[in-house]
Amino acid sequence: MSPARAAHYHGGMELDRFDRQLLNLVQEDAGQTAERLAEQVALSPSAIQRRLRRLREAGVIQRQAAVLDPRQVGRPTFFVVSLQVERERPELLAQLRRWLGAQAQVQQAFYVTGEADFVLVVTAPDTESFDALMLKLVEDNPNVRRFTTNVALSLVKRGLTIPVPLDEAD
Amino acid sequence: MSPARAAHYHGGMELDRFDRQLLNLVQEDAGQTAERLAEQVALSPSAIQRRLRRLREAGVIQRQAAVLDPRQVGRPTFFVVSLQVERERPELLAQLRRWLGAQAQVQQAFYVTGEADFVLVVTAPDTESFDALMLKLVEDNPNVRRFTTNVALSLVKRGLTIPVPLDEAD
DNA sequence: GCTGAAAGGTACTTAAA
DNA sequence: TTTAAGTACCTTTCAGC
Repeated sequence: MSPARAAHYHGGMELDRFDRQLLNLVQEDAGQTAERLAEQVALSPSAIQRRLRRLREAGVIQRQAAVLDPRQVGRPTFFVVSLQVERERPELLAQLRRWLGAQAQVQQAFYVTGEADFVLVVTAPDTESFDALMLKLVEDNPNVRRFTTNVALSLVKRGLTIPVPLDEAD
Repeated sequence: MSPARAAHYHGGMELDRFDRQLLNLVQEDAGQTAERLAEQVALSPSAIQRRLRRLREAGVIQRQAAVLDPRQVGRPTFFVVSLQVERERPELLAQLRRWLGAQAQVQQAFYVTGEADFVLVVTAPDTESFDALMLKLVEDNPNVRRFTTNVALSLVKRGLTIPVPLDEAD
């Protein structure tokens, strides 16, 4: 690989301006047709479809997911949990990561710097359900030292959108 | 509305077992065909499609979004920010919510109980970009008192999936 | 290489049973 | 709800840039 390419290398394919426009559009609405996308990107529908397929195959687009209204599925409450662990034993840390990954109620989990070691975003139908999950957390994972919970009173914003700059420079 | 219905009422349509199965499936993969969904839910493809359309129209499915690989779009870093504000002036609070909603780099924002008032999940290509955003935050919003940042060293899990129980009882 | 245009194939939608 | 006809979309091919 040439140095010029290496400078832009992120572990995947090169993205030109069209790809970047497409990525921004499909993050907001992955359901629209190639024809409608072609109206917003100066490209023909078939070119759009070819590029989207390439982006999927390269793993730039990992998947497309339906986003539900939390209230309409009886799960209106979100919790933000900060977790502190005993870090002396790496194998317990790996176990905790697997545990978090396996829990459907855990939407997101970040391993972070700072006072907390993990930050979680958790959904639950009510406080009891949440408490039960946290009890299971400490029971199943002996290296969890303590955690603090913030109950979300309202959702200001909720998404996974990553803004993709159109200029190649990041 | 009868009391029996009111007990299950979440502000939207009633969901039977088939709907709930479908919702769980399309949250993981919204791209699969009705035929493939029909293999997993004991229903014909046309029944599947009709139900999905109803769920979209009722707003249970808000949208479908492409999920990108953060590394491949040059935005590998996540930050979890806890925000404390002066709460005396409600109009400033509303302004802050609008500001957060308008920032593309802010993926998620929760208004929470506890020591922090807001918890944010922010993406940025690097620390400088993140710092610039935080500077803009305090400049544009005079009621921001202080904030603490946790840099995500790794992503354990990342999604918006809400597990939908198949039994009507939550 | 990548594009746009046309043919073909697949999946969704609609209407009837 | 299933089935079948009709429609819309995606995919492939090919010629040209």
